[in-house]
Amino acid sequence: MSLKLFNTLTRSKEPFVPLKEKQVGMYVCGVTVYDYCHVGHARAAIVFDTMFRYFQYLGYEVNFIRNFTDIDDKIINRANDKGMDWQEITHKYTVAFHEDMGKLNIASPTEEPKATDHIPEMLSMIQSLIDQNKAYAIDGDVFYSIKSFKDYGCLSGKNINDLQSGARVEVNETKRNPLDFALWKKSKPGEPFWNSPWGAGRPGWHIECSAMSKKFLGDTFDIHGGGKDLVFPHHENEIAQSCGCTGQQPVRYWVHNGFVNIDKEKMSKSLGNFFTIREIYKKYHPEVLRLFLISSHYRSPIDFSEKNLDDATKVLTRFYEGLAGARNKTATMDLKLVPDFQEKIKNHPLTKKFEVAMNDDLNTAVVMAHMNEELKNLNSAVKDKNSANLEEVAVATAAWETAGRILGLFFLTPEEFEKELFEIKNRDLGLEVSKIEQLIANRNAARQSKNWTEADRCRDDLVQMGVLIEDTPNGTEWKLK
RNA sequence: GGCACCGUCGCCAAGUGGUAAGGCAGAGGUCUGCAAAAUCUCUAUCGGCGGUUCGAGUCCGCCCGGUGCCUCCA
Repeated sequence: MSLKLFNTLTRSKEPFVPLKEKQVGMYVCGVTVYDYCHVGHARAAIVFDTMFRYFQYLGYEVNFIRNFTDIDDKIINRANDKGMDWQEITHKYTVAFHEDMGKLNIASPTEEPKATDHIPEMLSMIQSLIDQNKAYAIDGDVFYSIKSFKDYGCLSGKNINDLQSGARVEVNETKRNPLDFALWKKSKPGEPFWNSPWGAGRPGWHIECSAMSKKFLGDTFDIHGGGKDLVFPHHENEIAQSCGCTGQQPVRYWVHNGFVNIDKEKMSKSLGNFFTIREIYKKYHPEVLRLFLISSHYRSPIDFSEKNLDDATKVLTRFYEGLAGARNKTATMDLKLVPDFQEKIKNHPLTKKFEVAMNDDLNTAVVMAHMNEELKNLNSAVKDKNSANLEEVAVATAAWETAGRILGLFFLTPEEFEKELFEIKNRDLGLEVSKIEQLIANRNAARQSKNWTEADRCRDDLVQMGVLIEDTPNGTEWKLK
């Protein structure tokens, strides 16, 4: 039983066998830093963050590279529109990226290289392609000649003839073949540029990933990831460049995540139907967004809607409440004194189910199902007055928490989560805690004197305000609806 | 036009060819002064029609419906 991953290159699930034992090299396409990230970016980040965490859990040493594209037409255009320096733009949105992703519990990759820090590496790769007659320079531009690469189209399943007959291929008179793509672009006056053997210019989009992955991971590495929309042309072109340069297939497993849709349509800038991550944070807790995005398989399209986020909020609230109860139950225990604690976690049925699901192409949706079922057991055990099974509860709790953490959940304490969730929900309601607590005190006073009519009236008032209350052995607790 | 993918309970969502996980919503029970929470029980034959097979949601064909890629895009 070992990890299987769906490889876009072969269109099948394959057992994952690393190039070097117990080590993984993975490169994931990051973002172009010219705007705030939207939910689609969040999904890609979460998918590969989860993969990263799971590899570490399996005991691999992971070299995880995620780049920033910090030079590109969109950046230059944005800078011109805003009257800002292009580097101010890239800096601003790089900072925003870290902020937004940080709240999603996205762990830091091993390296986060920037394209502009690797111009020399790109130049040498381009030169090598020219030397091998696989690229040609014309008037300051350099293009890759796709005719030089017989396998062009192998990743996306396209053939060159079909592509050429398509009406949407860009017209550019200077290219020998309409499908040839830019490795180096001559800069126009006023645009940022770097000097090169072919004149002042800037790199084409695709070459940065080839150059940086080669630098950090070598000519051939294990995994290259990104959104499905990068399969063609970006990753196709990367293969052509890297393979052309080194003669090696650069990547063993190509992994692509599906889109985030809105009303069945792809969320995208051009359609204008996107939500930025920070917009979502105004109404939903970041961890809710994460849970929502892992509740379906990473390759399936996922429909983004408030209803789905509301459902995810309910699930996560229940998870944290269950966690609070379970931790509370074993609070007096010193877990270090439990014999073979780690071993017991490892052998817990939930851990086994978790691994089976994750090994099947990272099936986080199935993991969620198992966690929901295990939560029932946990809740029952917590309620059970018999304390003989305390150790069992501690082990089950730890197993459950461990699984959740690999999916990027439970990075807050239940108390912190409750507090943050309240603040988010209260943004619209604007309720005062003191007022709520006063009403609850009134109700409890009425209950003391068995004045049920008055007690119920207080509760109705609270419900009207959007406050739900629960009478527990520890007193009356409340939360927002 | 070319190439892919998808269509499972009211909604969301899993499903190596052997008679459908889980969540939300809904119904009923336990608990509770009543509630809430928790817990228990219940609710689908898988877009349609054929075929292969002892057996198909799961493979093949056709049809209907939807999406994506072929241009920048996670």
